[in-house]
Amino acid sequence: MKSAHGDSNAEVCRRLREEIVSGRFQPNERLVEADLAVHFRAGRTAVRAALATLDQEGLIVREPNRGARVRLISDREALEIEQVRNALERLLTRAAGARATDADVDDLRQMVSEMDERIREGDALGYSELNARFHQRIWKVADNRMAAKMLVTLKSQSIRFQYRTMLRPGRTERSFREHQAIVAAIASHDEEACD
Amino acid sequence: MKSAHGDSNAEVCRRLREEIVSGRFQPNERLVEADLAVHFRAGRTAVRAALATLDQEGLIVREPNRGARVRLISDREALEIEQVRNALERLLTRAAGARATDADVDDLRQMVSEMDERIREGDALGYSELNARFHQRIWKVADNRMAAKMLVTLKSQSIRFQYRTMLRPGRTERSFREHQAIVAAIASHDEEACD
DNA sequence: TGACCGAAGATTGTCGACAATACTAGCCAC
DNA sequence: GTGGCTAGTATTGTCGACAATCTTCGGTCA
Repeated sequence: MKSAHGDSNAEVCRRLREEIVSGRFQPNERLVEADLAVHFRAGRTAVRAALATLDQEGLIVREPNRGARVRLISDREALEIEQVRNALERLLTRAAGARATDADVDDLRQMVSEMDERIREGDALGYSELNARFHQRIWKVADNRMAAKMLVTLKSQSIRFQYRTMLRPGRTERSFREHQAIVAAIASHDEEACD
Repeated sequence: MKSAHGDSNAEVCRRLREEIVSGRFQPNERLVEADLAVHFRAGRTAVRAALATLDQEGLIVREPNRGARVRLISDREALEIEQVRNALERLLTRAAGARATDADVDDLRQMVSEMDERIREGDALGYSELNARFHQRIWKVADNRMAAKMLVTLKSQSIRFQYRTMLRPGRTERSFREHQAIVAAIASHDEEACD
């Protein structure tokens, strides 16, 4: 039994990622291995492995002999990420359309109407939770793990920009209409899909 | 001066990736850290870092305390990869269509006709080299580094399957027509693009 | 015979120490 | 005062050793 540390490696990686994505580490802030080691109560080896992983995920930047910093994503990169994300979402929507059963479509419709309710009640938290489940359901139906995994990575990279778009007026209404369009596209089993 | 090792880390990673992609390591073959260390004349630390990188790239699989093996890509995964690759290529073709100058289009046309020549001469090597340059040119015009990087990774994952499709009869002719269609789509600056 | 158990060997995971490199501050010549 | 040099500090990169874990092989017992 060793629940005390479990898999120290993955654990440190997860926690560090979470703190970066949630904004507890500012962009361009230096990430000193020794400091992180004491912060996470882990060895420098584990921290180092986590940094390597997060580097490949694009959350941080590492320069040889100069350490790691949390990556500052430029507007241009954010746009690129958004385009890729969009392309993959379309792919998954098309795939879901080709494979969805009537029950799947019913569930999705149900979710959309529930999301509408949440919006009217002003329950933003419940809405975003449902939104996540909605997309995960589509991913499950589409059944393309590669694309789903890539989307998760992309999402973590662009999360800071989502605050901007999230707060934009009319965002929720537009989002609602988009969701309806997605479900319609899937239900029609056709090759059309908006974002 | 230290050209002897340069950056041992990235170097080992490149070499190991090359040997996996080129098939010198069979699928499912165990990759023992100590053996690789002597093979590449590098420390186990560097090998370990390289394995972590290649794991995230999807070229190998690592099980805790059980080492790394070169990943066997199932037919299903190959299909998923192909779908994602296709979606990203479409994205880049669309982007290239929106940004391409007349000179770009001329160059691409030139490349296609040269590729046609190579095929007729039976110069498969020259053809595939031109093919690579053709796609890189499109990527450069499309100017989406994120998507381009992802495509490189995907390509290295699916390279072994390309042998199959490469040898399929009629492959080159179909490929030629596809390339013509791509250039036509880019030239028309329109939203249509085949693979 | 065949399943179960334990010791030995092989391999990975982690730690501490040291080397290599980048950054900082202070000194000196001009 | 300023530019450049040097010593000192901070941080990363690498190595070797050891612990933890898995695998294999041989023996024991029903």
